Amino acid sequence: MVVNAYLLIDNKFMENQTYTAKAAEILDAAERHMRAGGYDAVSFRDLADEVGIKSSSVHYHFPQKPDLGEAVVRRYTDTVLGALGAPDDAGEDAYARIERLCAVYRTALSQDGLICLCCVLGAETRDLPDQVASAVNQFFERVLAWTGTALKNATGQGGTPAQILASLQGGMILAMATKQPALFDETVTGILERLAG
Amino acid sequence: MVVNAYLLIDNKFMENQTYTAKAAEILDAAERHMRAGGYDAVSFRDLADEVGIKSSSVHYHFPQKPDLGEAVVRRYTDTVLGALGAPDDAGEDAYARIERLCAVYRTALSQDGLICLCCVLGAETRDLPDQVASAVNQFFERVLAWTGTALKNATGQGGTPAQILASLQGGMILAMATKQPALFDETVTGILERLAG
DNA sequence: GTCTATAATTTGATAGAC
DNA sequence: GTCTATCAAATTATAGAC
Repeated sequence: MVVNAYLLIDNKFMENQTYTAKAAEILDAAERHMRAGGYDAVSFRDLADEVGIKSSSVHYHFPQKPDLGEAVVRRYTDTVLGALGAPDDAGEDAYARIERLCAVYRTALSQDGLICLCCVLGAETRDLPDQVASAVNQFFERVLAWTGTALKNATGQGGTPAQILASLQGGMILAMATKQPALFDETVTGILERLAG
Repeated sequence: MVVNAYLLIDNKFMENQTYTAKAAEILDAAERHMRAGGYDAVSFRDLADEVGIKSSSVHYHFPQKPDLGEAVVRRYTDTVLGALGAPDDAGEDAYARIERLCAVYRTALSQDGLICLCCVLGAETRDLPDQVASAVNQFFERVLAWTGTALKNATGQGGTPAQILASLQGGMILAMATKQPALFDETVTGILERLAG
């Protein structure tokens, strides 16, 4: 079985990498572990057990660990940007768009109980294989670009894309580390209040 | 050689854990690795090599890895709170205090090229040994409390302690992951602008 | 406090059969 | 695509000598 997905990004269609069902299962498990404990929290044997194959078979799908890491980050990036949708829809104002950005992050936190993948990996960027660090970098560049476009013609003093994204990422860490999800909501409230002006 | 340190916290003197010079060296190396790549980026052998002893000798100073992790976090917490100083000095206003908070974070980033320890560990809280996760939690509780006190009688709409801390933590991740230190400065600018009103 | 020696486990990775 | 078998390396940890 093959899963295909298309996402509209930067005014052109980008075809997602196509994965077999088993490869997608592996990516799911790997993403879960990475979002919980970082890049080193993923082991081929654990993944193999979770998806019901042997670790050598995981190497068939993803030859080296950096390949797996990069694939997880790229798929995650496409998923997030897909969930964000168009940043320049005519029928929306900046407030509605940023509200959606916050909601996407909020959902990830409350639904999975896990924080943003690139928040975890971004924090350990210095020790990541170049392949993976580069993919994480691209995640942020793309989400920053999305936010920049979304803010066009914003009325209030909403802040810059970096300021908004930083609040979201930091809010997640605070919520996770203190076990107080309300602290994330508090940062979202701040973002939206400033945007409303 | 023995290093002693006293810090004024929560209106009472708290004596720092006392470490021999070698134990302090180990903690230095461990902190560096953790801030670069997280808890798993620390290995007893690497630490031993760096401080010029054998890995079994590291176990003499810190029996188990969680003991080492907890010690690193506690010492880091005391250092940061020591650098922050009193949050209720009469001769200062809220702006000056929060400016100092931002400067402490900024210095860590530019001086060591490493982000906040509890930013990295906080992101992987879910997979940390309880001992370590608890120490990280206490770091945030204490810095949040410091910020709350520092903001007393603030004039502008500076935001809550959680909003300010989230911006700082997230700004660090953004700066590190995109290799653009300016993005951290941008978040600091936002924090201080809002505080100035 | 530091060492040697070693155990026990985990991990990333490969060769080759089916 | 998945398996068995295996390897080399790394890791946490302990026992006991100096």
